Amino acid sequence: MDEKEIRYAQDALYVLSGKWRMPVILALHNGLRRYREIAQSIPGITFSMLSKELQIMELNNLVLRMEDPDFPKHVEYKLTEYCESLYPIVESLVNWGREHRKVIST
Amino acid sequence: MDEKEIRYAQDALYVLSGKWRMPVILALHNGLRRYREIAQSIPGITFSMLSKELQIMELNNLVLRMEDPDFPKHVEYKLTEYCESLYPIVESLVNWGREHRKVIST
DNA sequence: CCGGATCCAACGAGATACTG
DNA sequence: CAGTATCTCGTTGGATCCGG
Repeated sequence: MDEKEIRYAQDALYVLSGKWRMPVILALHNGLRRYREIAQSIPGITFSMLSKELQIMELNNLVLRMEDPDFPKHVEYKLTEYCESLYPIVESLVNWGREHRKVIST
Repeated sequence: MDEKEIRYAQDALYVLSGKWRMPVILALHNGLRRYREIAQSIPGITFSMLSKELQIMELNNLVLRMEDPDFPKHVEYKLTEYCESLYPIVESLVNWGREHRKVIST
């Protein structure tokens, strides 16, 4: 491991970090597509926060935004396949975090 | 994946995030043990920052601090085996981050 | 030599009000 | 319905000074 690889790791961490990143990914992963639906499924999030999250995620190719040209206010979001390439990492984070709770609580 | 698992993942992210966490882990991984050595191997870090990092990491059982009772100011640090359980995650972060650079730069 | 304490700056998060 | 703009605030990161 060298300094360049550290920067790669930090880039990846940046993509996953932040208070709402994981909850938004979960909501989309669970099949929610509409803005309002997504917001309501995440306790505590505001429209403002969700708006910012989706913009950043779109820039990072994690999310696809699709607006129906015939019904201009009908918008749907979905995770990209690229975002799904994160799942193995997320899973290993979950497993490590579960064990970590036990270690810290002792 | 549910909300509880998201919290586990966020706990794990918390352990790995922050500007200096990964560089410090790397320095220790590379065999550096003395406070001054570690600080000098990480460009840009201050003693103050390193001090805080090591304290937090010790609390999370990532680092072991050993003070020689005969030479009170001779202190050595090393990663715990527990910290090494993070390596698979770090490696997958590095690999994903490397690919991500290519995706974003296009 | 190995830090702790204190104070300041930068950034991310949130509340609120407003728009097409 | 689906957002955006702005402002405030708390947290994290950093500089500097001080002490065992």
